[in-house]
Formats: sequence, C-alpha cells, structure tokens
Amino acid sequence: MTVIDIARHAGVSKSTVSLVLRSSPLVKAETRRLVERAIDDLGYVYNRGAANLRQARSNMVGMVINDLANPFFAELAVGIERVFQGAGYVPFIANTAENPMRQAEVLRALREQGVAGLIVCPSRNTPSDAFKGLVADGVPVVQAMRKVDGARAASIVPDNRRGGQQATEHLLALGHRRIAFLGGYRDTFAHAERSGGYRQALEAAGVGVDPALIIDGPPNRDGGEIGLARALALPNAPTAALCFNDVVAFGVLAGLRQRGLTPGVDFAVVGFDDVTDARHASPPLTTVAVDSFALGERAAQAMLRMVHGDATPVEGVGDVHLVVRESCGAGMEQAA
Amino acid sequence: MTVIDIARHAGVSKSTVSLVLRSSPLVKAETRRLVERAIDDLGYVYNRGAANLRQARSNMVGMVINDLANPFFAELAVGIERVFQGAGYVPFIANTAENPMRQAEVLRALREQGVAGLIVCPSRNTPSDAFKGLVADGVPVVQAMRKVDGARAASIVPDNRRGGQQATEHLLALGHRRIAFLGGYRDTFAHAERSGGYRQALEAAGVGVDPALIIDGPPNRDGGEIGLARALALPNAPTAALCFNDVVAFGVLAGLRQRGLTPGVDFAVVGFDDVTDARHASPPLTTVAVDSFALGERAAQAMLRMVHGDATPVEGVGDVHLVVRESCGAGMEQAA
DNA sequence: ACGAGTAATTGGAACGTTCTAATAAACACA
DNA sequence: TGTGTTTATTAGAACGTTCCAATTACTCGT
Repeated sequence: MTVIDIARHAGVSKSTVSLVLRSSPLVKAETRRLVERAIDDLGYVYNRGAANLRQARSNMVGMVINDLANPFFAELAVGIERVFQGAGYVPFIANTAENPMRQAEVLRALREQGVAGLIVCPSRNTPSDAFKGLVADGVPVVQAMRKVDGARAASIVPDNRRGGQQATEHLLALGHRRIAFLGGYRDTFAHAERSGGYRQALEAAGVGVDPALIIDGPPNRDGGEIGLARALALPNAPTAALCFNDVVAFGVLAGLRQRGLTPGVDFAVVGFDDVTDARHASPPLTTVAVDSFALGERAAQAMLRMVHGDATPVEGVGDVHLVVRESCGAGMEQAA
Repeated sequence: MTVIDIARHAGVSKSTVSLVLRSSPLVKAETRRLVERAIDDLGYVYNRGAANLRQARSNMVGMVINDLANPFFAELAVGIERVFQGAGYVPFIANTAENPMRQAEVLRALREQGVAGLIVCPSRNTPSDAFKGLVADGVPVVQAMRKVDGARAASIVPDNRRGGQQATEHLLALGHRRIAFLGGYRDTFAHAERSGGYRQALEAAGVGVDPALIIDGPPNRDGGEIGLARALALPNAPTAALCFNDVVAFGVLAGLRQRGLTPGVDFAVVGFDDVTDARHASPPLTTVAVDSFALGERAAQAMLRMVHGDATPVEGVGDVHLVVRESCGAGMEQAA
C-alpha cells in the first residue's frame, strides 16, 4: 500500500496524493475527496520513515526520563506530553533508570529515528558531552529539572538553592538549631544546589553547618529511613530534617513512626518537590513545591521555539515556594 | 553524513559500510576497523528511517499506556521496557491518559513510524476495532492488564476474578458480613472481573450481594474518599471494603483517619495491585498482588514470539495472590 | 601454475515519500 | 481569439539505506 496504489485507485498522480496527505491548499476539493476516499478504501498507512528521508522535518519528539517509577518525574512527563500533543507533535517517552549507558543508547536510538527535538531529565553521572553530537547536528535539546554541567544545551530547572534556603529558614524560624539534610547523592546537581541553599540559610542565621548532619543516600524511601537512623544515632541528634525530595521524606516519616516518634511533634520533616502524594501523607508533608507542570510546560515551549528556528539556548529557572503543612510542626506550634 | 561519505573516507564501497553497520561476519576484521574509524571520525549517525524503507524489520516497539501517572502502570511499563532492552529492541512509551481518541492518534503515529510490535494497556472505552488495522497488517499487538472485548488481539491479564474472590473470602473469614466494593468504573473490564469475584465469594458464603455496597467512581484517591463517604452514610454501613485498586484504597485509608477511625481496627480495607507504596502505607495495606513485573515480562515475551513468526495470539492469565498486611485487621485479631 | 572453491567486496536497483520545475487546465481581459 | 495569469496537476529526481547478483581477491590441493 503506497501513494502509488492510492494514485492509481483514485485516477490521479502520486504527487497529488502526497499533496492531499499534507492537506495542501493546492488541490481542488473534488480531487481531495476522491483521494481521501481511495485512502479509506485501501486502508493506506502513511510511511513516516520514507517521508523523513526526503523532508528534514519530523513530527516526533523524545522525552528521556531518568526515573519513570518516581511519581514526580512521571507527572513531569505527562505534563510535557500534553503540551506537545497540542502543538501537533507526537511525544515518545523513554526511561533511562538513572543509567548513563542506557541513556546513551536511548539518545542514539532517538537520533537515528530522527526526532525533531528532545527533552531530557539527565540521568545521574551523565558525561558532559552526552548531548554534543545532538546539538552539533542542530537537534534542539532541553534539559529539564536537572542539568549536567559543562553541557551546552538549554535547561529549565527549579530554583533548588532558593528552595533549600526557604525550607531551612522556615525550620530555623520554628526554633530548630540542629537540622539534618537527608538523602540524595552528593554528586548530583540537585543535591549540590539544594544542600547549598540549606548551608547558606544556616550560615546567614549564624548557625554553623555540621557536616555530620548532611547524610546522603539513595533518593528513595530507603534513603530516608537509613538517613534518619544514622541521624538519630548521632551523639548530638538533630530535631528536624530537610529531605532531598518527598520520597525520601516519606521514608523519614515511616522511620519516625517505627520509633514511636510523631512527625511534626517530636521531629520536624520537610520534603522537596510537592508530589501529589505529599498532601496525602500522614501527617501532610511540608515541602518545597516545584510545580512540575509549569516547569515541563516551559521546557516544552523552549524546545518548540528552538524547533522553529530560535537558536538561543535558554537557561530558565523555575519558581519554587514552600508549602507549609503539618510535618514540620508549624500548625502544632500555635496549638501548644 | 551518509554511508557514502563514510565509504569515501574509508576507501571502501557503501555496501561494505552497510555490512559493517549491521556487524555482518562477511567483512574482514581489518576492513571493519577501518570503517569504524571513519564512522567515529566523521560523527556519522545511522538513519533508521532509510533502513526501514528497504528492510521490513524495525527494532522499535511501542508501549501504549493508559495512565502513566498511576504508579502501577508506570511500574508495569518499566518492567516491560527491561525485557525489550535485553532483546535488542528499543521500546518507546506513549501515554493515552485514558482517552480513546488520544489512543487512536498514538496508535496511528506508532504504526506510521513502523513499529515492530506493540504492548497496549487499552484506555477506557476503547472501541473493539481499535487494533483491527494493526493486526490485519500483521503487526503483533499484545494487550496487557486489560483487554477490550471483541478485539482479536493477544492479551495477558491478571486473574482479576480470582483476586476479587480471594480478598473477599479473607474478609469473610475475618467475620465481616457487610463488605463494600469501592471505586473504579463499572464499564471497565477490570471492574467487571474484580467485582465479579467479589460477588461470587459472597454468594458462595451465603451472604447476599447488596447492590448499594458496590459504589463506583474514579480509580484514584478521590474515588476512594468519595466511595467511603457514601458507604458510611448508608443506613446499614459496611465494616469492610475491597477496593478497586491500591490507589483507591489509599483514599479510603485517608478518609477513615479523617473521621477518627483506625483502618484495620474500626474498618477493614483491602486493595488490589500491590504497588510498591502499599507496603509503606499506614497501616501497611492488605492487597491482591498482581506481580506487574512478571505480567509485563510475559506480555513482552509473547510479543517477541509473535515478532519472530509465531502467529498464535495467546490469551494469558497471570497468577494473583493475597498479601495480608495490617489494613484488614488480620494481625490485630490475634492481639485482641 | 592452475582451477576450484571460498571469502570479501561491490555497483546498481529498490524502498515510499517529497521536492522542483514543468505542464496542463481554467479563467479573465482586452 | 489570443495573451497573460492564476489554479491544478504531474513526471522524475532525490533522500540514505539494504538487497541482489556479480565481481574480485584469496586459499588450497594437485
């Protein structure tokens, strides 16, 4: 089934069929109906590979996500997808599971497939030249949420530093002086920024930074539980924790309950990201909201702009704001 | 940058380059090195569209998922992805957000792109002819988790009926007689099967089925909260609930706590799916484990078999088993 | 040194589309 | 009726790969 078959069946030339397929205004309405009829009759399927061979522009965009099993990134992906859909692009999602090798494979596959552009949440340990070939070829690449340093590609990331700072200031204002920073790997961009804001706030308040209180680990529930255990075992244990992300915070909440401690009363917990589940945790989690949807939307818009020829690679920073719920004890304070 | 450029640079013919690209044993090791060197030097990128044009076989498989924001499906997708990866295929994920129109677009896009095969978790209200063109073209399609009736495509689904039955029997054994079935839409395959098992167990135990206790709603947290509210408002309120899925169950747990009721003590809750968070809920959720990974693996294997020429479309049913934790009160019973 | 046999390489057609430039048809206007 | 202009249509080359059949380069036994 090719354009030629359709052409024969409709009594026109393949060129005309091609014009109809791309809904060109050049064909007469009557001819168009004829061709469309033939397409339906024969059950024709467009071959986008052949089309891409001739015309450079493809309608396929790729989203390369470091961890789809993490609800935050899944939400981000779904948000981005929606934008592209509206713009007539077909977004495909690929998961890298935080594996740079896997990420390289995925990027290569997308490139071979001829994507129009890419949104990437880079995996941990992404080498700085991971996108080099892509950008050299003029394929728009936008990093979202994370960025690898040294990479010369656009990026839209949340204001991690400010978020860490705000959260820490809030805990300081509640009277805490021994505040831990739990979870996340030290060698990631996000950890550096978030813990950087935390340090900054502590120093600005004249409270020293105790390196023992910065306990890294996997950015998941286990990381939270383990981090809490190590923090509480310290000779001078903390009374509050800022967590690398919400999932870590969930682990901390669970760990506290296992020890008979009440989060928000015996120990203050603050998360980062504001995933949908944060509001539903018990107690509801105080956290730094990153607004994944807006961030994804901006990343997608930036990519579309690049696709349409705007060559300036943006370096966007997304607003964050602290959402005070109960896990930090702010509500309880007034009650007491 | 094409094979011809590489050929020129390496001093061989384009045919030889093509053989190297497909790592054919026909080329001499020395020549291969020469060509690979040229590929590196020139930064050549394979054009899979052009290749697909000539050879029918593509290495791209599609996964069409109804709701990526639901952790259960995200986990399933990640599991499937892993299988394909190992088999040398490049899996792309597309989300349909439970929208049949969107699903149709996505399926069309994948078909145009020339996928080797598809794994589909069909969206709600998928018309029975959604895969007709695909299967007529000989593209392997495997439905996972759900199946649309009337569609003549392979499927691997969990034993929903048996799961519903086991869970209900467990609640009956704990002494409950008024058991609600909460959440999920009545017109879906999964709801019919799961509530069917529930009815079956009730009838087998000589306990009548009260239609008022089957309360449908969205298969998310809200659906759980709303369902619980309506169930408790009933003149003869239930003492236990089997939920359509875990996320609904989380909503029910939250709703109970809001009312000052303790899940597992004042009201028994059982979920369905066993997502990773189920174990970490408070109290840990008793649920019917579906083993998304095994199911995804089977679906992927089935697809690969079809790709390799096995034409018999399987109708697989995956094992389920009840995981008893605390939300059903089974643990507390002994204590009391 | 020769032919048979195998190993390695190659030119050109083919895949299904779009693009370009040319042609044909329809129309307006003097 | 002829000319210019717009509107529709079209043939054929091109895109970058793989396949086929043919060719050339080796190896071995006699």
